[in-house]
Amino acid sequence: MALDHAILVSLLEKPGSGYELARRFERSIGYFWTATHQQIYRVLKRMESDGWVDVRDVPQQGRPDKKEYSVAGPGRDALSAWLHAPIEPESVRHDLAVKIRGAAFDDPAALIGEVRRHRQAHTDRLEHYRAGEARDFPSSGADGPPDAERELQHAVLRGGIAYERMMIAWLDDVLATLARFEAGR
Amino acid sequence: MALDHAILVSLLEKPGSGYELARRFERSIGYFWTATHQQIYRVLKRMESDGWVDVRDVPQQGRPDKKEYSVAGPGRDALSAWLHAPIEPESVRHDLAVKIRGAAFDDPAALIGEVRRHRQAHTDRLEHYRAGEARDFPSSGADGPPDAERELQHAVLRGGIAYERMMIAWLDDVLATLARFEAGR
DNA sequence: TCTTGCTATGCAACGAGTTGCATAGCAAGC
DNA sequence: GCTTGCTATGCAACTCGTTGCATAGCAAGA
Repeated sequence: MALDHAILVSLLEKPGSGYELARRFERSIGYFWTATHQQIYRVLKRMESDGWVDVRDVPQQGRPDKKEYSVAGPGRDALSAWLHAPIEPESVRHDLAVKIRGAAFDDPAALIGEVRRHRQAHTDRLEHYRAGEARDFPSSGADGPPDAERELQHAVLRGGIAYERMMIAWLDDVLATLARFEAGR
Repeated sequence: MALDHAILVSLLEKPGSGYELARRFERSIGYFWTATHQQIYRVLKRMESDGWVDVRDVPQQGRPDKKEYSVAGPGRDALSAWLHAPIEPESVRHDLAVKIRGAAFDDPAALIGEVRRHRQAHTDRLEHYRAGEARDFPSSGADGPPDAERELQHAVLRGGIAYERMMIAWLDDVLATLARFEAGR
């Protein structure tokens, strides 16, 4: 049930509407957590009725009004409790790995295109992350007091970058393995 | 709905009962896909009624009888169709990343223990993978004709190893970032 | 005016995944 | 005889996540 907590963190970083949260989940938060607008609206409604968040109607010009959510006391407490409780290392689910093992019983060569597509997607994401890093974290050295929020956001982004690099290298490894079959025939 | 396909792949590698599949999902398959015995039994029942798998009652000595499942023609066709269809790069969900960003609004220092725990879990997994690699893939050089099933299993395992190594390095990075806050106070 | 497109919120239905519980065979040890 | 523990299968209830659809405000351009 960490979607609740992901939303609370995002609202602490900056209050916003369900729609805006959905945008963020396509961008920065989405690097490590995905959610559709449906999920977000549902959770926001539940958290509102539980008193975890406050709502404020915000009239806008040139576009429909929105409801801006911000974290209330009980929501902060709930988040704090979760932050202090241990969680289990996440379970991984890689469709592509299933495909790779399955390809042995079908047509390994047919996998090459698919792996290349995934490699491209990860390359794109890596570039996207690196552009974001250059934009949002330009100074790598010591300049002023350490800002926890900023430093930790950067650390998470570095994790995303490391993940994409690892994936690209691994997919190259897979492609090399597949090429060996081609050569061996 | 890739659990279906993960089960089909596992049954192609070796027929077995729901219980045995659940064991495998705690081991090799579980490196990249998790499932409880409940899910597995439910899916097996559905696939049986759809004619994707065949069942065989196997009496055993010293333990309860089991139902051994193996892949039937339609199941193989369904798997093949899935293997040839493109899939989207998987969406990631990292609870720990949510915690790290959330810690900025709570107590960053309280995160250290949790990050260390996760680091340990990944170290353990890495060792487990490497032991499995040494056991199941002892020969790295060319010895005989390339065996697709074996080579692709090895490639997936190398992916798991690369993932754990990346995670350990990243968690060290996070710990170093947290240590800077401590030093900065 | 009409369509397209983005912002903004939401319902309903379904499918996937989790948790708690229940049953049963058999072995081993107290 | 009783408990503990592993093998083996399964139901029921619930929560989480996905998909399709619906509504509505407003801007811009054909």
